[in-house]
Amino acid sequence: MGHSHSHDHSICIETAIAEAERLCAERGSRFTDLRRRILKMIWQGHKAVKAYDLLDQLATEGGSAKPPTVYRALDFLMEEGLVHKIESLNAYIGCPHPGDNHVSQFLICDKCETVKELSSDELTTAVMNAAKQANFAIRRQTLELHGVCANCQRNREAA
Amino acid sequence: MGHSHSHDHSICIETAIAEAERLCAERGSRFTDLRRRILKMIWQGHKAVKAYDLLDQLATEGGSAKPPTVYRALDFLMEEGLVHKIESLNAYIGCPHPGDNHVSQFLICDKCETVKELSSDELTTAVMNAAKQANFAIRRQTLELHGVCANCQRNREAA
DNA sequence: CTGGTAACGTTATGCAATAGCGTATAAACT
DNA sequence: AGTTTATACGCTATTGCATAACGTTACCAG
Repeated sequence: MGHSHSHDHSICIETAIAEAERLCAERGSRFTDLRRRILKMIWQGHKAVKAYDLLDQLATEGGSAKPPTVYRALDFLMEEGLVHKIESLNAYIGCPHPGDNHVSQFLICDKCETVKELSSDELTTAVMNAAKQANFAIRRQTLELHGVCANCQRNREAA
Repeated sequence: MGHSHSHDHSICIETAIAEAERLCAERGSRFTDLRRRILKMIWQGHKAVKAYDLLDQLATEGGSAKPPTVYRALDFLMEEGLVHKIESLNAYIGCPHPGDNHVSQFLICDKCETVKELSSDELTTAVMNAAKQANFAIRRQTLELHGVCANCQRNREAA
């Protein structure tokens, strides 16, 4: 039922928080309580989370957060490479391997909404070659592949 | 000296409109005056155009268009493959070769804002391979490369 | 000319993101 | 300790992007 990989997700969360802690300490960035809470919320699952959902969650937890609060935290987390923005969804996803210098490429299942971060050397190379051929100096790339993941293809009851 | 390729852009516009005319006729789709005007506006240059800029332009031309008017026209143009949306900019660009079945890959210059549509077989193949490897069935891809185009690199006076 | 369908207009609203400014707090220096 | 400085966070408000819901017009088919 419900979720696919069936793994102990609490480990994902813990790892992500621990890594964030470590990296921020290393860089002298301040991993405040708000930022930690928001990163945790984003890691509640492997789906991309919307800014206003974070707002609602914060509201539930008692506080009275306004949009700028959330967006500032997201900006911080993105600068530190701890989360990525999925442009085609206006939503945010935790980065599973922050610290590594890497580009962001995503497989986004339109059925279960799971977002998986890729690292395909072939794909990265192809991007670089395409840019090189046009003498184009890449600074940032948005590579988001939408479709149906392996799990949802198997469980095709849910049309 | 603003623009780069220095080409007779009126030809681009005319070609785009003519192609649109032809395709819609072929398909029995109605290429109305509004849709034509909006497609023309989008083709005013090789930059991506924002929905509300189109609104403003329509207002200037006398009419009193509201957002849905513009978005419906954009939806139509996208369905017909005449324009593409650049997700990372929330903006729209004319397709230089509608009719061809093709995926959309873009080089977006962050200096002059020119958007160039790519068709790199190597890149397309790499995308397909990456998906295949994950047993992922692609339906749609967003591939947007931001950086500095060849022209802007040459004219680096403008930091 | 009547009925249907698609296009367009109008009003209103919801979600996404930023502006601008004030306050609190932590670190860094005397 | 006390002062300075930088950063984080909060608030009010506004702008930008997009769609819902419904009414009206234009056009085509019978």
